[in-house]
Amino acid sequence: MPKPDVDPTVSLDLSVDRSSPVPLYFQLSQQLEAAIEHGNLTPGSLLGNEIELAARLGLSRPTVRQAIQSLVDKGLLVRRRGVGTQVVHSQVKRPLELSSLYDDLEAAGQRPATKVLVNTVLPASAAVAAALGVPEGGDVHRVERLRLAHGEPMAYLVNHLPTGLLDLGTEQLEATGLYRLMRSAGITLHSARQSIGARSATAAEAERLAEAEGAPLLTMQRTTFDDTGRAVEFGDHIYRPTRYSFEFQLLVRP
Amino acid sequence: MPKPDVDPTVSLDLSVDRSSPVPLYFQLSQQLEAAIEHGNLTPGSLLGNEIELAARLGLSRPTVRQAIQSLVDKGLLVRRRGVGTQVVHSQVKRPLELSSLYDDLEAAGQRPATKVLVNTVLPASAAVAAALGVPEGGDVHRVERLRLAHGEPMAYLVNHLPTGLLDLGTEQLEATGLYRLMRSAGITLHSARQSIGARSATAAEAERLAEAEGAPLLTMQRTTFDDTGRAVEFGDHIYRPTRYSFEFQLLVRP
DNA sequence: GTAGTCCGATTGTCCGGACATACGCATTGA
DNA sequence: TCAATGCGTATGTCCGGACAATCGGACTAC
Repeated sequence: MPKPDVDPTVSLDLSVDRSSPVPLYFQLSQQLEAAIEHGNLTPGSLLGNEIELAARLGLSRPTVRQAIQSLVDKGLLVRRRGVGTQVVHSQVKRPLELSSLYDDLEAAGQRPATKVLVNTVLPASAAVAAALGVPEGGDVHRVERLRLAHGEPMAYLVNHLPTGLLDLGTEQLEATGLYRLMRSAGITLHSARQSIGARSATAAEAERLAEAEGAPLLTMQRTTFDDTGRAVEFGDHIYRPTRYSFEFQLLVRP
Repeated sequence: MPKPDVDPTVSLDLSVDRSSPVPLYFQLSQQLEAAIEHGNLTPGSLLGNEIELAARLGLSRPTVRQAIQSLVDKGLLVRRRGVGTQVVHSQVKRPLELSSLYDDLEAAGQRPATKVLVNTVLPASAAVAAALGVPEGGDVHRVERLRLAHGEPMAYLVNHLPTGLLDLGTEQLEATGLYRLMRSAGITLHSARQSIGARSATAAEAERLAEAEGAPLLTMQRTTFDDTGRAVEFGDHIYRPTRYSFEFQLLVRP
């Protein structure tokens, strides 16, 4: 007598298209992720063993494992040797990516706007030169922007970039975020070093952000590197804490 | 005539111990990571192809790939199809893990101290109940701690935990961090949801942290989940921004 | 001289199998 | 009654091979 079927993936209508250029493991991981997202795979449920899943889909076990592993890395699944793979009791949304404020606001349904206050080239100060790894006094771009949401000022952004990487049109800067511009210029972002702190607003800062002098501000400094290790951007940002806070999810790596 | 040898890994004295219980791919990735750390593999240098490396070590290509992949995930290496694998021009230290303030301070050479102000069990407020996923009014632990470094107050930490997970001895809380206690109680931390902001200090907060009333404070709220998805901790922390800021590195996931 | 094409090199994907290891549970033993 | 043992099951590790996709440079054609 066959044991009762409790594998939730059998009722999931999983399938792969071998003629597609999309890798098989990726097709599978996307379908599993969608099933988790839509509640077809309920949190806590066991996934049924890899061997059988591979056989049912006509895939090899390494391919199935690769699909599952990618979801484990995303924090959606947990594997236990001798037990099985089960869906994490979610709460997981997105595990913190290198996001631009512009994209964040847009995704949140706030309509972001940007006002470019300064867009020029000038000699690098000592701090900027050190952060970007360029000679002090050498030319760098300097961009100062005011970011608004629903017409209200939300952040004041100062960025320095090495020259020669991309053209910074003021119109483009007002239409989208800096990261999107860099990506479309062929720069592949790799990592960033961030520092988040707080301090009181100076008189000038207070006026720009429509806050009172001495009001608490949220500060963020960030240096971004591309995959060759070059620093491609150094940002010094201040945010109004009543309007913005940093929200993110992070995973414990085992 | 053989082509000139430019593979930097040949002079690296890599070797694996097949009698060790440590997985082969892990042995290899650790040796490569150490070589990068010590400068024996210079940033930007190409790694020589996987096939040859596998042959030289007496390993299969999948095993070598697994080792390399783990370092790619850490941000230390970059792969390019048709080109090779090269060492990232570093700056990478650690890609943001779920760290406790206590461990951070200890690692930074500051000698952390903890003063437990409150350690009790009480009915959950609505906010705490919602964060922990327990019924409102049910029992929860409440811990209030003052964290000091070099005798100076640095942060004020309020934590709520479900009852029944672990015993919270005041002595233990003063000797180490909360996360270390949870891990040693057999709880496997999985993910956390964080929110970082800023606001002005109330009179009571100012006194506890030796700041002026209205001084800017850095705030962090965090809910931590174990691998079954249960919320195991809810923290509401305030930091003195003149003494502490959040520093971390993050990777762009491709 | 310039643009397009071909080709070698290298990683990306996938397969089918083998054995090791750890967990949970039932059985056995004191 | 309770602890120790054994067993089934699932994931973890590893192998050797095969073909595809892409990059960069050399070569060729215009």
